[in-house]
Amino acid sequence: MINIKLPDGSIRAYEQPLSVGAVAADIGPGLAKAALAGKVDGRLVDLSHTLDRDVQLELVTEKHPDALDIIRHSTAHLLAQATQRLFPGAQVTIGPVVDNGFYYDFAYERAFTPDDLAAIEVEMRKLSEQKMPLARSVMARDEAVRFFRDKGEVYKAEIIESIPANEDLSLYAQGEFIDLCRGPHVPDTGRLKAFKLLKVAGAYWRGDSRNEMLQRVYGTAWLNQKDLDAYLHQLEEAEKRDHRRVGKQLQLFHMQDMAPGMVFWHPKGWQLWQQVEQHMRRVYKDGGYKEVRCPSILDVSLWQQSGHWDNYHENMFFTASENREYALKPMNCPGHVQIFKTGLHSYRDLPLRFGEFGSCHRNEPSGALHGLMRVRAFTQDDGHVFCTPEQVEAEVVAFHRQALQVYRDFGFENIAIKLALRPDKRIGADEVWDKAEDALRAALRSCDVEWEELPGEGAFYGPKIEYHMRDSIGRSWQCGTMQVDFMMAERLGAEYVGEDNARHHPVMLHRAIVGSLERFLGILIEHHAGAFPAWLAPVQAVVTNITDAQAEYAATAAKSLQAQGFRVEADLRNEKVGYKIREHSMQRVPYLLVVGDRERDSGSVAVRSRTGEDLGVMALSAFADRLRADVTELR
RNA sequence: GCCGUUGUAGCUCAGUUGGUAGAGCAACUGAUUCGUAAUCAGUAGGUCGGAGGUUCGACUCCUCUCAACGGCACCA
Repeated sequence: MINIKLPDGSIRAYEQPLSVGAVAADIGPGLAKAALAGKVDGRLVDLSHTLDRDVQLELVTEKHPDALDIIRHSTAHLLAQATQRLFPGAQVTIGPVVDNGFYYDFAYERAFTPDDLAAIEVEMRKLSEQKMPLARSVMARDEAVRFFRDKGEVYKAEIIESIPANEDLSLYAQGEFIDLCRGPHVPDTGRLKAFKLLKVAGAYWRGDSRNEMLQRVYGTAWLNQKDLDAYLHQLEEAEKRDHRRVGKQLQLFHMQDMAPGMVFWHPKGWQLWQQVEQHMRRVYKDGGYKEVRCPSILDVSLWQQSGHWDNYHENMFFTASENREYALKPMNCPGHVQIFKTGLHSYRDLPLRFGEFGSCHRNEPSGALHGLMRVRAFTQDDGHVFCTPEQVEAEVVAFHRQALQVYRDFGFENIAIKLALRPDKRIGADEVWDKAEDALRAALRSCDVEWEELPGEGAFYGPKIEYHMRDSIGRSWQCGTMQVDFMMAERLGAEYVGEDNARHHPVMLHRAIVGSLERFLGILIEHHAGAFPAWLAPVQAVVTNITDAQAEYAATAAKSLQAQGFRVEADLRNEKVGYKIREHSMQRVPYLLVVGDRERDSGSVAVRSRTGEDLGVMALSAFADRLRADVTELR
């Protein structure tokens, strides 16, 4: 007797072992039709999975949270099958589920073209219509290696070889196509209907740039056409927020051939920058940092001493003059250490905190450049705390609180926190790393936040906390960081005198909240889609007249607001008011102040928001109060 | 850096089998003085990313190169 416990608490008893699908059919024909897979004692299985003992069973239908992943994974198999039908000789490798979809990597003699993708998608639809059942089978590892090698699938054989020898492997077959896979999968290809192939790109075999490059096909798959359409629409909408597009439309910045990865900030973009910088200057002050400024080029010997030359000279810019070689600084820390080293410090002076809007240059690989998100010349809200080991945790906690507050100030609530641990290429003893990593964990614990740990991702001199934000199309970028460094002070000879009257090397904390201002502005532009809150907006209001009869009044009104410290412009052009409204609305100016004869005669303005909302006619001073309230909300 | 795609006027784009380039918007000039998302007319604007080559002739074909875009790798 087998007892199957269902999520509603009911128990069904069966005389004989039976499949998950059979249980579904026993419960009802509707469920049998809707079921995609099962979850037995929390483990996902196929409908064909046999139940031969007492278990808890969930049936995975479209409503189940795991349904989408199963569909996406099965769609990846469908993609592989279609590809091998159209392109004999294409070898399969891996095909995992990713956010919103899946990909599959193929080894083929040439690159796939967009036309190829379209053809593959057509083939996938044909295969879907054939409703081919997916059959699971089990094979011993060595047998599986032989099986795939005989088929000419050398990549698959290599993957299987790296699996322990004593394990049995599951294979999934649909028609002539068979692939190694943990599963589970949908019962037949007819369940895969709402999918689309999106792009083809190169990807290294096993993610290693020393290996050959494979063809990666990305696709998306959903439960139904409606969800697919909604997702595609969302992608289109997201593209409209792209900071490169918005930056051009709002005349914030541009980049050009002669300086790849470097930004020309236009007046409005620079105004935005200034707002961010001034906010961060207050943050330095509130956090007890003294702002400093260091040279942009420093003798190479300093970088050799710091270890940066050894690790990064290929990505540094150099310049020589009068038989002396310099490097453009790729980081600010050695500079801050030079300031620390002037004079003798007591433990009583610590923690000592320096902050700098540090302009850095890094010769990033050409393929890494990406709008404002990844540039070669950037400016960080960089800071270094020189402290004792005992002070580390408190400093990290204080920083963390301040960082989250800053993100809230700029309108960000969802920040992903990661802890990057020791990399293979590193300096310093393991005990030192243990201490540093534990200090960061302890600080995060006391801040009561969740974080993800990334082994091997730390800096060569220490582990770090990373604060990540997403761009409009879901790419994640690191903005803030807090790094513990027990090494640099010693390398560069920074010391303080301790309570014991002996010399010690301070711990250095490297920290940034917005990180690269360029990147942060990119994220900020996308987050607000160019419609910045009034305190950030390059132009906060435009006063526009209707005819020349109000030109003088409009100019005076604008001047009065400017005199009160607001960023206000007058638009006195001889254009229809509708034309001007359209233009400034598209420029995302928060407020439009229209003045006609009525407003002129009463000393008022007709206020319209950039969204088109009519905020009514008010006295000029009343509008000033309103704007002032908007702008000072933060402080 | 690697794989692929793209590069035509300030912007968005068109340009057919190779016969020295076009539209809309923006700009400029003139008219219009108008009440909440585009007033009308006219003018001007490009060595087709750059360098070579093939050809009587190249935006179009070939080679090299630069940059951007999509990924991968990298990201102190």
